[in-house]
Amino acid sequence: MPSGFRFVSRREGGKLRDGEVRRAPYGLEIIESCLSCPQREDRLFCNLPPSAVQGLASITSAAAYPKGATLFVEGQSPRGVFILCTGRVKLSTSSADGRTLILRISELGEVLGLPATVTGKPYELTADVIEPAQANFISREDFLRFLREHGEAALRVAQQLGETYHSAIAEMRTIGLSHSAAEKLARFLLDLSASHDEGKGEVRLTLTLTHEEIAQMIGASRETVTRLFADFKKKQLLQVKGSTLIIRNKAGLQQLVEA
Amino acid sequence: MPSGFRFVSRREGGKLRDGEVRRAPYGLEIIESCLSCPQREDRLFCNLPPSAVQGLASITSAAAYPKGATLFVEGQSPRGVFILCTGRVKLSTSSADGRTLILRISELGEVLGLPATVTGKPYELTADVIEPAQANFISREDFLRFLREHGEAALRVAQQLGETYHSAIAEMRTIGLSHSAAEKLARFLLDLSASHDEGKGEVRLTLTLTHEEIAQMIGASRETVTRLFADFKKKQLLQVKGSTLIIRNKAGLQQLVEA
DNA sequence: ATAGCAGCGTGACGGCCATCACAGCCAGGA
DNA sequence: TCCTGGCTGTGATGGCCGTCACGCTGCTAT
Repeated sequence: MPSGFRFVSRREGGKLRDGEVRRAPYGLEIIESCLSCPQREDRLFCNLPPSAVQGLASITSAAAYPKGATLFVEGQSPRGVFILCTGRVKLSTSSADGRTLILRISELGEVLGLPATVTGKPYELTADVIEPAQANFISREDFLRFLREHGEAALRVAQQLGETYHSAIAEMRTIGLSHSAAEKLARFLLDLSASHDEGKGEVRLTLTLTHEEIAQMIGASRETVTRLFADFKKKQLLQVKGSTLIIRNKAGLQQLVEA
Repeated sequence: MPSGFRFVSRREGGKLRDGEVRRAPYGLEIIESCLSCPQREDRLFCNLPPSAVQGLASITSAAAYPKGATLFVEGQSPRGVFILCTGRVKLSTSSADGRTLILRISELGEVLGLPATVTGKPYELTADVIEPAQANFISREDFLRFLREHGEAALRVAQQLGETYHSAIAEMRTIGLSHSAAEKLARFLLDLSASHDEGKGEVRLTLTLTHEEIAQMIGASRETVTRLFADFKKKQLLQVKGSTLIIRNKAGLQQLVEA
């Protein structure tokens, strides 16, 4: 059961910061940069026949969202999907008493609201913008019609859903299969370092999440995360400089997970 | 990382019990009863054009699996999907140290292995038969070809995936958003009673899971589950007769969750 | 019968971690 | 400039629950 409804228009919410310009909605330049992406074949709508891409463009509307804006709220009936062009969006669910569980942080190219839009069930998560974002919106009716007309796109959608499911399972594993909070944090950091892949035994990554948010991702309290970071630093496992995190001893973290 | 691989043929594993007869594989009678299901419109392949159903039947092979058999193991590369006709299958993931997390118990009509088969990534879960099952198998290549040829089926698949995702999120909520084990168990029981829906303030349902399995579903220890059941009985919240569970005070459970 | 096993019930103990409380710290705004 | 608010660091405390250990039941197989 959703923890209470807030109505959020996608034109409202959050404040613009100095120097930020809200792009005109319904502009085509964003659509272009987001729908045609030859560099990444696994993106949702790439390598579709030109006619399909054209069809997509005609039902897509672009908009910009400032930090703090909310794309949709868990429990709302699905209005459609958002294709994220720039920025980052936090996907979370929360309980009646205010506890929050963050499922993932969406990055460039992901399609938000897909499961709810396809099934017709309410959005199961809340999508909050944490870094100024541009996104293409497609209404549910348009989107479903498009999928019915373009079977190959439906298959792509199925694949994307499968991957989303996959990452949800991964998240479940870190939360559900750990004995200790230390193990959860280690798992979390290793997952991060896997995506920001590299070589040797040292990984650099920029961590723009607060301790509170990390806590909500691994199902722990904010203080515990703070203490664990201190602990990991003391054990030479990692190092923090501003928002840059350096994993010094990846094997050490892995040991924590397997212990 | 999977917890080690066991190779499991779908013809092996488990023992037949007295009076059990293993059906001939590749029989058509099972397919019939499972693919054509006018009573439930939301099943995966119902209400498809006859040509599509025919195509499905031609690539489907049926088989029976005894209790204890394993359909697939987490980490295996996907061979295809299993459409469950009868019986029940446990979907779980486990960690290197032997801890197990059960995600769901699949019932009649569900399609197992769908996300992995569609995406091509390894099975993310292990599927164990806990009640003698009959299932139709479709190999990955056949299945993908079928989806490419039948766009409307691909859309159905997307919907099913969306629902699977939905229930995964629900599971995450019960595990991740609870303060106490009591809350988790209450959430679990309420979810159960929601599916076995009814009227007034009393729900009857048959619970064929062991305390151990329930523990693995809610992320707790077996002893804690035992103690909590005793506790709930003492508080007049529920009542157990053999494998029948009666929820006496649904509101009381909901209070536990919202506390 | 009887052994063996799977599942349940229960006590004792101890550690982890959520919670509360408060203190610095930094950035941004009045 | 100071103040305010969000973020981080840290101590004290207490309770929940995981773990170990053991006994009990009932069922099956030999």
